[in-house]
Amino acid sequence: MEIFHHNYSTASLELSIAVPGFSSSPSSGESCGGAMKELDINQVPSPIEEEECMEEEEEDNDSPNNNGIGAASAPRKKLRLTKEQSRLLEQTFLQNHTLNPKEKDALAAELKLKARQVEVWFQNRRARSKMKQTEMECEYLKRWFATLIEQNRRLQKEVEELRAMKVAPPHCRQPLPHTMCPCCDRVITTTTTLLEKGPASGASAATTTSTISSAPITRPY
DNA sequence: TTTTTCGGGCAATTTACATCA
DNA sequence: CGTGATGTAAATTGCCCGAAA
Repeated sequence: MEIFHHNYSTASLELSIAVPGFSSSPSSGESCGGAMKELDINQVPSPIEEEECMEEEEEDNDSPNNNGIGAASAPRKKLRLTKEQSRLLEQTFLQNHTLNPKEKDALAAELKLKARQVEVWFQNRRARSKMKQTEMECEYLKRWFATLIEQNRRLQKEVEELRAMKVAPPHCRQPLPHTMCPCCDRVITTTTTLLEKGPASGASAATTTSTISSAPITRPY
């Protein structure tokens, strides 16, 4: 079920059914900075600039018993990206959601990181992006559901009114408000028609038909 | 044409760290 | 100030798929 496969470079949202009950927590991941201090614990505790510390750390990463990816035996220490590294990664991600090996190596060299670390960052970034998109779709479907509930309530009310009137003349028939189809972004025009089946069955003869117009409507996000 | 190998992507998970009550 | 709960993001694991040999 890989709905989003290889579509990260497109700006449009592919509508898929999000998992219901997906509680969205305020994610600071998209900003890649958030409220967290940019305090790099991999750096030596000194008032040196971040970049200088990262260079020092990079030297560590190249040593056999380092803290980087693939380090053996030694308890793994977590890399903390500097603001500048995060900024450049984010900027690159916005241009392209995947990197080919050349681009990856070049970016890694520029950031003084390992190619694997750049690769992992992009994987996690894609995952965060997808999660955010799923949350947005979930919110959209919730709103869509609410409009359907409301429309259903109106229709029920109208049915009751029609039943009370028995049969309404054609000029009394009013077009109902339309809603949007979540699948194709088109307006669903709902009209109510009375089937004249005779005096006895008139009370239960109201049917509703829906047609989808060709006018696309933009999503609420 | 079929099989094998390899590289890359993804989902799920773990882990390290920061923050807050 | 120390501590546990919680959130975030880096990193790991294992699986799948497509391309090349």
